[in-house]
Amino acid sequence: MPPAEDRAERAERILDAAAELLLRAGYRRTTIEDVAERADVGKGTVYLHWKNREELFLAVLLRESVRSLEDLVAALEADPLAARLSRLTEIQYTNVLGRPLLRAGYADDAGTLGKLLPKLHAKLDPRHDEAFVEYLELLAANDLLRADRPARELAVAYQAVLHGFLVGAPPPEPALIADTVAHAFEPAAVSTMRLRAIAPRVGRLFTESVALDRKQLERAY
Amino acid sequence: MPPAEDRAERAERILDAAAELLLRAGYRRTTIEDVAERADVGKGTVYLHWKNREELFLAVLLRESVRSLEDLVAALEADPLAARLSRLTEIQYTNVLGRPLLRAGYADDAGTLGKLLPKLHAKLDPRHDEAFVEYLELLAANDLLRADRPARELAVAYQAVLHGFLVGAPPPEPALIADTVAHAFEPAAVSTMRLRAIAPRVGRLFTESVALDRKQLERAY
DNA sequence: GTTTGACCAGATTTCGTATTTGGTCATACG
DNA sequence: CGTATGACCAAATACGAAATCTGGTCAAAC
Repeated sequence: MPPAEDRAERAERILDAAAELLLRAGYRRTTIEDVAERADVGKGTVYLHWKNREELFLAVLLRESVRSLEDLVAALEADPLAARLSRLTEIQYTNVLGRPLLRAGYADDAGTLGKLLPKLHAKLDPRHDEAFVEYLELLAANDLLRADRPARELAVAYQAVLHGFLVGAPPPEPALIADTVAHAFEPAAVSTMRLRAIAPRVGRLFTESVALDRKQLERAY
Repeated sequence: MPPAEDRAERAERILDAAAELLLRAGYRRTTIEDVAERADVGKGTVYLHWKNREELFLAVLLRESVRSLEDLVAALEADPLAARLSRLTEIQYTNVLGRPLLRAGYADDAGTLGKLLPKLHAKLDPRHDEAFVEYLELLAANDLLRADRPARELAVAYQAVLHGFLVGAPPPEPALIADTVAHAFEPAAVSTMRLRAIAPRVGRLFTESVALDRKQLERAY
């Protein structure tokens, strides 16, 4: 009934409910009716926003991913030195560890996400990977990354490192991955000046990457 | 009936059969009878060697692990420079990738190993981890490892990196992990002389570590 | 003394039934 | 009229009892 404005609010409420239940009971055991009840809407209303169950829960994860990248961009604006690979990694690592749903996604926690996992990766990876490689190339062009290997190759190694740290139980300290990444992928000397110079562009890069995701989310609103 | 000599041979045959079936059908679907038939012995005979199903299959993995470490020690004897962390990692990484059962173990392939996985880690990790930390400390004492962090901490980071590479699909090139490890954990300059000096001790270290495993295996022979 | 396979209790699978649930849409409502 | 809803249905899932299989033992065979 309330016009466009409250529609988004309702969508958020449904996503909140879905997120809460997803985390507590897992994908397999969370029904649309549970979600609808918790969000205080009828079951049919959920389908006014998403075309099926899978899309709804993917939206939950997409929103979480968007939020985490928004945090990252904010950190980047607050401190240009966060554009440095090791620092950015530490921020994002901490960020993901603090968001159980994302952590489940990265750590392949099938218990929580069940059959969502494959679909999720199919939906998110390609674009973010691309943006990440661009980021690495930007770093490389400014002597802020090892130059003796192509960025795309370093990206593969980097993903392996990140993944390895995220699945660790208990996850190692953020400082340890920052340190490891610094040594593994950064040149001996990192120019603070150049870092400051590229920080805005890095911020924009991630902002653009996240814009696509956000647009996809808003389709439901 | 044939005396002690052929007992070991029979045990090997049973382990061969179990390994083959484990790889083809997975732990859950491989029965003791299948194994016995394939090894051409009666079911009861299997229990003359191992006290239950789980022990049998753990022995399969233990043998595989022993073999891989034997390969490593051999490589170390053939080339002292293999004592270097990055080189040793490359060798062992390649080795593991070439042994599907170990690969399944490291990559937490529950489809193949099923409920064996937790038991396996409980059985193997502690000792090997200990030996590995000793190895790192030996490196550190000879300026062959970064000295700005305790070896035990570097070990955590190292395991994360190794794990990350092993679960990658497809697994990255061995050269890439060697390179990553070299930058992440080795000092800027690695002395070939010192490497040659410690290589025998490194070999001995791993030999001793594997001796315990082998002894445990021989109990069944 | 060694090996074996028949044997059995307990675990696992099967398969038909009962229940639940994703998704639709005619109706109610504002 | 346009929006929200929950009764409704087919399909999926959960359940449970019966049938089958399997780990482990041990008396008999060798």
